[in-house]
Amino acid sequence: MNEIKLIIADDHELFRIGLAELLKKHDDIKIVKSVADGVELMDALNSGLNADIVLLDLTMPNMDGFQVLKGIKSLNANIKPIVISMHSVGNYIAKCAKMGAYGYLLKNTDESELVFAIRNVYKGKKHFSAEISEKMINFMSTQSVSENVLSRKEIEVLGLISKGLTTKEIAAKLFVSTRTIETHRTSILKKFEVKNTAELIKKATEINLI
Amino acid sequence: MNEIKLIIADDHELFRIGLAELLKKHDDIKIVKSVADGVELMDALNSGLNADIVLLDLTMPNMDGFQVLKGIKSLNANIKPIVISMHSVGNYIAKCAKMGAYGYLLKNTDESELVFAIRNVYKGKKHFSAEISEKMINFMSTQSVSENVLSRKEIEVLGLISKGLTTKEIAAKLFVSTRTIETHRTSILKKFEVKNTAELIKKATEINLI
DNA sequence: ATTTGTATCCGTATTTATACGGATATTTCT
DNA sequence: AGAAATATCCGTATAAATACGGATACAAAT
Repeated sequence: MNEIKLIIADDHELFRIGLAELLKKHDDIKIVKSVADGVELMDALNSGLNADIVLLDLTMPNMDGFQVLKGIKSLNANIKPIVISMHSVGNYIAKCAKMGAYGYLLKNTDESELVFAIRNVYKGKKHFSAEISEKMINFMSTQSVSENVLSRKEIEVLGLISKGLTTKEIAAKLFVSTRTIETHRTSILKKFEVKNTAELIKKATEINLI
Repeated sequence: MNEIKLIIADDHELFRIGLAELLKKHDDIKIVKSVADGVELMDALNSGLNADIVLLDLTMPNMDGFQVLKGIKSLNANIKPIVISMHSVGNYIAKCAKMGAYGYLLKNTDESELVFAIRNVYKGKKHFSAEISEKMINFMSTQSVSENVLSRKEIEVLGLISKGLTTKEIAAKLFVSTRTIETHRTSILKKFEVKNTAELIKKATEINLI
């Protein structure tokens, strides 16, 4: 049997080491690299490191999971990313799938599912855990993927809102009218499917957007 | 040498298993139990399970880390909790220390520090990692811990605010006048030293109060 | 070259939130 | 029993946010 060459990318050292120890028990899986952020990962890949699968955390410093997915895709290197995240949020899952992820697991998956997923993805199958699939289906049925991805400006505005700036203050800071900011606010609320600032900030922090 | 009996409490299975695998290598540490939430942990302890140390995640479903700390203290069982968290927020760390935690580590600590911390805490010492200590000192110097502790009612109101309920809705739900809720809001904002809902929710989620 | 996404702006009306500055009952603790 | 914390309520005013329903200009992508 061929060995599955695997890279772990996660900024939590304990998780990374733990995962490595856990996977050691499985003879068909070999960890060829373990990195703490996306830049490190891309560096390694650009230096010619080869692997079959990357276990990829979405929230890392410097270069997050999405950027990594994009980077990996552009390499054309036949490396299959499996996203491992804390959160199951519809538009993130969909975005990952769209960006070339072969799997999406939560950090509360159990060992057997993780190993199962790795082996399946290695064979070219995709693996999204039950909870994730359900979320994704719910999400797909109500929203089109592109619809609720925030634009750069909206993300910027959201950041300022979360810092406690009012619409007026944000408008002044960005040299645009308050109307514009209001429109952004409305649009953000709609995309997040929430009805006010409180809910918005909560949801945004939940998915680590702030 | 005596074996250090240890319990792991974390809702992320992969992290739990990984941690277990990692600690297996150290002969002086023995994992006697591994649980996914606070209720499970307290059940085990109440059924007579004995341990020296609990590695405790702060954010768990059903019963969070704070409640667990309180519960453990009331047992009088000489079990020393070490908090392992994703976040380093002053308020939070201080609260843990006050509530009887013997240590506070971030999930990005490395293996050697984890083991070092476990052994030290076992000997009765306290272990707060460098980053944590720094945060705590900063916090202590600017804030008195007790001054900005929310009352139960305020916590309840805060929870409802974070769910997106308006003042009016909260008032209706709790059978009090909107004035009362407004007063609570004002008081909460003051205690958090923030000026509006957006900032409030952000800060509150940062310290996992919601 | 046409579609798609992004950023910009406008008006009107209603609802919420925040800022003042009090006061009184009820628990809870000492 | 008395102090302290907690929860409750009131009035007035301004500031801010949300809900409608549009429109134009430009850049990027296919």
